[in-house]
Amino acid sequence: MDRTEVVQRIAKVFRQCGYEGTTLSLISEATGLGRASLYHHFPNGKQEMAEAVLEYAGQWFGENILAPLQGEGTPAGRIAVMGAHLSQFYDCGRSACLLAIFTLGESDLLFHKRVNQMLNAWIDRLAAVLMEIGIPAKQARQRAEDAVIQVQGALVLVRALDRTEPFERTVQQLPIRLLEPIA
Amino acid sequence: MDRTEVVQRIAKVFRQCGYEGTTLSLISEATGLGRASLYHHFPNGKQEMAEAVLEYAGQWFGENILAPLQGEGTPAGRIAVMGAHLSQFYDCGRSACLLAIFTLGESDLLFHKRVNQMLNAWIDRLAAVLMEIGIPAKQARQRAEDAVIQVQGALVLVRALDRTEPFERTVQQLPIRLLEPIA
DNA sequence: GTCTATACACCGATAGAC
DNA sequence: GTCTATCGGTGTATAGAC
Repeated sequence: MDRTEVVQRIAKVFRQCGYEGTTLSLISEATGLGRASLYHHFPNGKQEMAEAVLEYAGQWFGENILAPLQGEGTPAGRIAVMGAHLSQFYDCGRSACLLAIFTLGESDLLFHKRVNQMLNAWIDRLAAVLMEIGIPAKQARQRAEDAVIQVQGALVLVRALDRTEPFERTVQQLPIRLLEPIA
Repeated sequence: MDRTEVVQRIAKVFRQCGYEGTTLSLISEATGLGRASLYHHFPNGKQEMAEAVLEYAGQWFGENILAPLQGEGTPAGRIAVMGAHLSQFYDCGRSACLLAIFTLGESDLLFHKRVNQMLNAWIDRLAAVLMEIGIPAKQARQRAEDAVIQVQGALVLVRALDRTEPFERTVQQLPIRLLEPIA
């Protein structure tokens, strides 16, 4: 089991339990690694594990969300690709978003800046796509924020209602809502 | 300081730190009550405090959100009243929602059913308003879910970006988005 | 790298005096 | 009701053998 697999398993725990709810015992169980092994791989302990998870998420995000958005294809197509990747990453909405989770408690103090930058990068890139098709900067920014709002809100709703439809519907409607003609 | 004031202060801690991140030390500090006093008022400890907070939130919610929605006035007016109360309750988006927080970790196991019911009650009531003005049941339900999604997502964005505008804009547009003619 | 053992702080919770 | 004192358990983190 390589480091990527370990980090993915740790990420799963953080996403289920939040930062404070995640204990080394849970991580040990999820990875099959003993405490000492965990400290061998992450000398700075829990905080470094969370940082590794955030870095992994950031990398995934760059490759599967940001890159497709600035890649080739029509704007609608690029946004649809983003949606497909989101749906996979968040398991149709069943898995929480680290960025939302880490805005709470101690983790907010530790990772606020990083979370802020990652969300802003997403919004900026989305807005850039909208400006490509002639939407003024200010409205593009608002629509991009709305899209991220809808994704984040849908994640909350899915977990609370035990139904994935709200997330699937939200993702499916992203291209329409983002690209509809300005009123 | 009466019980309501105590519960409100405890709620503030839970909303900032989440369930697992909230410790009796933090609660003691926030309320000015010692550990023993806290256990006098809440014999079942932390879990009972969280239950009291949820019950308080449910009561506030019934009076300030659900009641206005089924009260008098135009649908647009009632939704606007809801928005004003939301904005107050969530401090323009700066304070997290307990229902979103309690979908994580141990608190999800403890409170899932309650959270589920409270969110569903909100959605049901919103949908009822939309059906009043002739929107078909299925679409009314979807729009109601969308509204809750937008509120929850905006709360995440405000905390992550340190800007209240996304929440304020979201709340302001709720009446328009909910009541716009069906396409 | 992984193991066992352990240090030390803090957790939630309780007991008993007042 | 609130205080002090304290319990058992678990948290994170470390040391040292292998």
